[in-house]
Amino acid sequence: MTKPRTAPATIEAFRDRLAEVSVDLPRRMRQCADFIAGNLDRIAVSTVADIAGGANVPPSAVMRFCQLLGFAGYSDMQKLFRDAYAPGLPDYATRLRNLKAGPAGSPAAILAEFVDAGRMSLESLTKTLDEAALNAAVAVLAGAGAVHIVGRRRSFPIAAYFAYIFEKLSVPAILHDGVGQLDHGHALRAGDALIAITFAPYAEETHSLAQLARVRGVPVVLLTDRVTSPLARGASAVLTIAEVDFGAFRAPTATIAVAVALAVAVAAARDGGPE
Amino acid sequence: MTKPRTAPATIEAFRDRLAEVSVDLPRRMRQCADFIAGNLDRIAVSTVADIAGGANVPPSAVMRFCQLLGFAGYSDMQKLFRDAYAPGLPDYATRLRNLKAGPAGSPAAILAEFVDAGRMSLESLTKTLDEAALNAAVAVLAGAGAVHIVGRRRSFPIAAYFAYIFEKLSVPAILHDGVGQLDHGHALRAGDALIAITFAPYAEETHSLAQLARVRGVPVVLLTDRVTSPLARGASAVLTIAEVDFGAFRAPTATIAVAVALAVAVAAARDGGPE
DNA sequence: GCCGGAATGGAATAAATATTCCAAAACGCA
DNA sequence: TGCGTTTTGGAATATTTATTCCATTCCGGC
Repeated sequence: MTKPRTAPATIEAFRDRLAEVSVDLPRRMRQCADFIAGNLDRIAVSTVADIAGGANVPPSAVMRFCQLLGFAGYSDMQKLFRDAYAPGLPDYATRLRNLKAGPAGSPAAILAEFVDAGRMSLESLTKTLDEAALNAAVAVLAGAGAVHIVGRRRSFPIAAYFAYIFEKLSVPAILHDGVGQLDHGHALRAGDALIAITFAPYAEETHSLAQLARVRGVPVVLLTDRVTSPLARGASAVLTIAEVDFGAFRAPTATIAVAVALAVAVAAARDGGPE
Repeated sequence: MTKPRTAPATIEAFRDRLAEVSVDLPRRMRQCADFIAGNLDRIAVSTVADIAGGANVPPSAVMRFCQLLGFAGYSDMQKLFRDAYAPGLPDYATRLRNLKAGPAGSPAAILAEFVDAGRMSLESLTKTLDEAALNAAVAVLAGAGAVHIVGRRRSFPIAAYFAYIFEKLSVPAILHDGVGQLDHGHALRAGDALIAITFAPYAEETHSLAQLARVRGVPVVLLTDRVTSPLARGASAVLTIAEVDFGAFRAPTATIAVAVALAVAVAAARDGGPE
């Protein structure tokens, strides 16, 4: 295991070495690898203590890790990043402008647009989301037996994400994914609740399941784009989420944030004190 | 001339102060001013000796100059530039620690945290994403017959989202969702490409499909959280996406942005001129 | 050319930071 | 469970880097 490696000479080589070395590492070394991998840009301006703090390891672990990568020590590694330090990236706004200014239609320029759209969506979310509706939604879901989730097409990834987090948080959840055209409508039972996610153009299946829920007295929490959504009437809580689009595309950035926050709040409420 | 000035708090203010102070200076101080003005960007990664060397003055002259600008010393001045480059990190860590210590907050507070984490993820994305890897990914996918997509658990929503956008954009795409434990491994054919999405803890099914792809000579584009990911070796393009987490939770905000940008760029490249 | 105050260089010191080392803990294995 | 090996944390040390201080030089006015 003792490889008298020579140190990477470029950032690219550094990334490669990091990947290569990371296949099998003890706990602390892995923490170092993970943190460093995610914070390459900060190495040039950080001290050993900064890195160690970020990775939650003692400084000596960071030193060991540097040596494991082939450097003489931290300073040696930092030198690589300081030399390569080209702050064409002063602050976020400028960086973004530079990216967008690149060759029109280049992947990086497109990405910059979506990043920007996402950031705007998140910003407007905190301003526009109805806090009372959010609280109501949490209350409904915290008091429910099982949580049902429905969302199709564009909303399906969100529905799937809900299902994943609820599962992680040990909240009983059923994803109505429509596999095999099986409806599972009868799985909706008194005492349960339904999260319906639908964005224009509104999927029919979501609509019909929500109606079924209403008939059965199962409360519906709705995530949608407009208050005028066809499902809004009769829902126990309506969370309207406006996503900023880029061209014809609208990434569900803000919706994801609402989903995870809602799920975590619900799980906390259920643990804390079930109403 | 002795002005008990307060130090500039922003880079902008620093520039102003520099100009203001420069109207009338002794020889050595002028040298410092000139060199620093022309090398603002290197201050964050330079030592006093570096600056002094560059300006052809002794270190003590640089110290004096820093104080003349209103800073306590060189370190104080450097801090301004380092903070401007790597904003936010310590503050965020502190906030998180506070939250973990305290009781679960209100739903709106939780949402605010996730919104914040999402914004930070997006910002860091513009800094850390490897543009060359992004271009490589687009090239691989644009040249492919069909695009296969695999992602499980936490990555499944992303995979589903990819499938949705590709469908919208008329790019032939197959989502390997594992329904009924059917593998569809044989659907991977020469000339196709695979998008594998995997985040720690890495799902086994994703791993095995990626390996199968490699065996068949099908190029793999990997979206993952760390270069240390087990699949990184052997992939044609690795896009590492560091998501800022909040508590134990990590919303795929930045990943969504990469997904939509990648899909749009691929669709554009296929329309424009298929290789 | 002499005087006083500002400016300067460099040596001395202080502070921060990196690095090593070793005893203790954790781990894998028989 | 006991034994050898690896990993770990932290205290001790080395090194680098910032900062101060003061003797010397420079410069303008008399």
